[in-house]
Amino acid sequence: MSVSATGTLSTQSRATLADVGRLAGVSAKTVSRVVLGSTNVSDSTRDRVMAAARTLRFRPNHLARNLRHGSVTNTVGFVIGDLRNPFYFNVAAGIERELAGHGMMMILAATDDDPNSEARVVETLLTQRVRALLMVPVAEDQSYLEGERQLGTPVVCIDRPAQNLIADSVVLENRGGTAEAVRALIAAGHRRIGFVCSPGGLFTHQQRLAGYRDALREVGVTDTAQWELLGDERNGVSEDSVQRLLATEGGPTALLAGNNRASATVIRAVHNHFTEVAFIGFDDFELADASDISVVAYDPVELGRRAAQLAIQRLSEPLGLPRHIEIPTHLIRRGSGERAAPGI
Amino acid sequence: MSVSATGTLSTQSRATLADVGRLAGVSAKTVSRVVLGSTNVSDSTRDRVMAAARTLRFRPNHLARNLRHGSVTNTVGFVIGDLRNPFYFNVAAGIERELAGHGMMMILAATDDDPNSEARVVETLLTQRVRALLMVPVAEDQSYLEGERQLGTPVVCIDRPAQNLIADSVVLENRGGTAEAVRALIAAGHRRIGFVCSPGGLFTHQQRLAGYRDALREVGVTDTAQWELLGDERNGVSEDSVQRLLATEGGPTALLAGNNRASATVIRAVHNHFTEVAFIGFDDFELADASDISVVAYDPVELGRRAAQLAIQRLSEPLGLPRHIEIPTHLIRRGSGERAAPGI
DNA sequence: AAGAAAAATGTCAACGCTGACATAAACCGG
DNA sequence: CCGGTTTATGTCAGCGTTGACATTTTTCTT
Repeated sequence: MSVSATGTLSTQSRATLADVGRLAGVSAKTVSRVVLGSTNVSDSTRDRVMAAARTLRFRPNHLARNLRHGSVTNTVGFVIGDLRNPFYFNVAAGIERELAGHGMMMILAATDDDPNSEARVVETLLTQRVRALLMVPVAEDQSYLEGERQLGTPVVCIDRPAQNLIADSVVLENRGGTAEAVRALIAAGHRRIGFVCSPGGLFTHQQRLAGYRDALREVGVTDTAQWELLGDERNGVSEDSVQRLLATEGGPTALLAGNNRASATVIRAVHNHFTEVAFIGFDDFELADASDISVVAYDPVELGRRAAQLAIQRLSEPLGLPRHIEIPTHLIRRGSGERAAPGI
Repeated sequence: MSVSATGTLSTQSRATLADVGRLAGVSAKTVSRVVLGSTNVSDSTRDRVMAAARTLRFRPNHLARNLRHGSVTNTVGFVIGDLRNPFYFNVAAGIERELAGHGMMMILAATDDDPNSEARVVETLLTQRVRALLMVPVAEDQSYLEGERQLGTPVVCIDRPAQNLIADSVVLENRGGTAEAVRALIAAGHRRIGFVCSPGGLFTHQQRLAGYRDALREVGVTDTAQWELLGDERNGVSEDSVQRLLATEGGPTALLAGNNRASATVIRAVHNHFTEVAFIGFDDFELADASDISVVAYDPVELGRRAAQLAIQRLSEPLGLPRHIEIPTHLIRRGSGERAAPGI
């Protein structure tokens, strides 16, 4: 082990292949062979080298190794909007799982849902030479990744598709999910059904809204605008506005929330004001089962896993048409969505 | 830009400083100067270089840069037990935030709460040359990190202290937190107070149990064992056992949960069996406010942030006594913990 | 036991980058 | 317009590793 530049021994530097070789009386290359598990090393040499490596606490330097091998790492970048959203971290859990099975690791980076910071964050990841890029797009354009894609870096978009970029994607069965929920409310006798959605990605928002309208149209209800409570880009929907909607003459007898933020708002509005209304949320949440809340659920971990799988497949097969996976949703009936409409 | 080894143009390789220099008619070193923002470059050269870099989509190779600079990266490893536990993820969010402010990134690795995989996961991170290591220890011994610490890699333990290793740590105010909760239950007239805790780290478990006993001892209640429901290493506490405890002659009139898993079990037990009992949980959760559940809460994001701060401080000041930070907890009164004891 | 094949080990260069140092070009006062 | 200073640019080596290739040592063959 070499001595630090200052000449003191207080801070020692890390052992290299050469250091180990020196101690074991062999060349760095032979140590490399031992570390890599080559068979062309005599047993006695191997033993000596391994002993020396242990003594010096040798740890191979992946930076150097990766540089030597064309600067491909075994890390994958995951660009997330808001880290505190439980949806994303379950996705991250799935990604981590899948990657770990392939000996890869995940670098997490957050954009804080700021479209302007997306490119910068992605750039930082790319200078780290991540092997693939998984992302929840927040900007309105991902064309800046086109060059990178051509260089062979798989890009997989999560929850919403990429815009102006050919990329694989994994999204939820948004439209079918809300449609199923609305049909359940219809089956419970409701016709005046409200849709509450805080913004959370234009794409999911629109898809879910479309599913809601689909199902109501099936029973001849087309003028749904009066029951739609859609938050704008910046702010979510307030408890008050939910209250007002419910109190309106001819207001909804049932509510469907378009995402977990909207669910929380509705639940609080209903709870804090002792209102009784049929309700189905989108996104399952902790302890939902203990609250009788019916939800449109799906497996976020599976979503992450599939995304990671797509990326890994792309590594070995960089060309080919983009794949789009839809993760199924299903309605979990816990009571709140089964309350019959008044007068039934 | 150079052509790939196969001689085809279909897969092009990444541009290097030399490639950019060739196009701009300068040396690689001058390109490097431009990229690093050196002032000693003439304006005309800078313009030409930047144009060339843009043309070739040049992106500096951090692997090479870091290798050159002694193999120190700007990534920090975070070793987590179970990624799906929202507690950890909020911590991760805090870490990410703090690191981003210092231009660093986080690599997430999970041990799946398996003590045997901890060292392996840590090892993998270290070969990546992470700048610092943040971890939720799950193994019973972290002495294997001693050598790394001496090499100057900051190690910060989260939620529980390291064992057999001198390392900084950030933990919760566990003992004081449960004590405060129990005192609140006592104030509501309870004396027979139960403690339910699924295992979740020996350390936190014991600290919280101690706080519970502390507070009861203050009012002369010492024989608490009959009301303690402690899950073993492997399995949590079941709803049934909570039910049985409550149904016991002389059983508790109030319950305190020792962590979020135990909270969930108690909430389900109480909910599913229509039992009325005063209850306080440890760890806040989504929509707890909409459920009237009183909890001992704290700021997990802050916990992560402080941990990252510690690591960053250690980088510039590697020696010195280890620091131990305790994140305060506070009781949030929402109703469930304020129910008076029967007969009051 | 000599020659050939196989096994073990070594030498060297390069991956992309940037400090240390060297050189070249521009500028400046007298 | 010369020595000297500043500014701009270039050369080189080396970070730690490992392929390609070379060399040495051992083993096998006849």
